[in-house]
Amino acid sequence: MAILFSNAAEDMIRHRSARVTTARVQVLAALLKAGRALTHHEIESRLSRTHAIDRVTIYRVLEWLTRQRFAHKIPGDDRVWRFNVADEEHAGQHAHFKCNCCDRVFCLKDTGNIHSVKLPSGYRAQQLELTVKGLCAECLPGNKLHKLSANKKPPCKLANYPQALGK
Amino acid sequence: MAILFSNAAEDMIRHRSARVTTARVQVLAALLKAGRALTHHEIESRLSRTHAIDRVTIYRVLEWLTRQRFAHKIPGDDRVWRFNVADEEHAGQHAHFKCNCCDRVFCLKDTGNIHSVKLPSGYRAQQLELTVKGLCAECLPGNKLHKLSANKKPPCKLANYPQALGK
DNA sequence: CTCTAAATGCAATAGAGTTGCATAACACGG
DNA sequence: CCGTGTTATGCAACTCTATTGCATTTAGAG
Repeated sequence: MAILFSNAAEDMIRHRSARVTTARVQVLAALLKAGRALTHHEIESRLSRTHAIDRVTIYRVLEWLTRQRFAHKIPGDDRVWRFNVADEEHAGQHAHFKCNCCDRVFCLKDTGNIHSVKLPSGYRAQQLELTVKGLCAECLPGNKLHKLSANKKPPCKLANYPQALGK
Repeated sequence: MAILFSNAAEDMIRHRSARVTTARVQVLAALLKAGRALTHHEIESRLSRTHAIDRVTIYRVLEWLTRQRFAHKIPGDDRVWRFNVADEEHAGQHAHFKCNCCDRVFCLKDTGNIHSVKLPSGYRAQQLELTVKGLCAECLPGNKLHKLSANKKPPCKLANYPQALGK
């Protein structure tokens, strides 16, 4: 299972004819496996079980992956970068969903036409960043997925604010 | 001139029947006068000329203004909060423009229908944050406004990258 | 196998933002 | 106009994410 992501990561890096190092492979594999945006901290703790890699190296690898367009960097409202595997088709137009409850960030595929925003004259748009905040399927009460599984961040910080959860 | 903004700020705070302090009045006045989103640092340096206020107090006043809905807090890609005078009509739907060159942030009025973004089933949207990045009227070359005026941040960090400026 | 450029690990640093606590001041009642 | 209690402020110390400098290690080409 996990080995498959490592292989995929290794291939991706090798095809870019870049140096294949364990740090690069493992960080990229972690992102591929996660399927959602991860913080530096999340990556570090995931790798610590099997391949302990220095904090700074992880920062540098993430920066490298971003420059190579293997990943993209998402600014958050908690001053923490999150990194997601880059999606070729949505280059320059990123839409993300951040759960107000568990803080996890997901990429949104169907972004609609957010290009409809009009700029004042003389302004030129180059990139778009859209963040939708709300409640994810696991945190929305009444949803059968509402049990948090292993790699989730408990407890729900909104648990004490029923109003915020729509009750 | 500046005194007008102070008066306006004072009125706004007094009408909320909250304690009118110089820190609150001056910070709010600075935001009103700026007409764009300011960082904590920008506010601090503006006030230092006339009314020196402690860093921490400014942080606390900004937090208070945000809670009172006098201002709203904009997350940036440089891990720095920016604060803008709150706009009643666009509550919960914020669109901002950030210049890649001078780093200034402006509120966008015409947000189009960015609600068109579709969420996966089981997800609930609560707030939207849209940031358009690009070049503002003063940084876009060929524009007659291209001379940076006094309160701008020189030099343009993109000056050495003609490609980024669209040349 | 050897060599060199590139990547890594460690320590120190930077910078935004936060917290604890003693002091100051706003506004209210007399 | 003056005392009084609640609230805001100033200062110092601290937290946390992220960055930088430098010596050491390593990937991969020859």
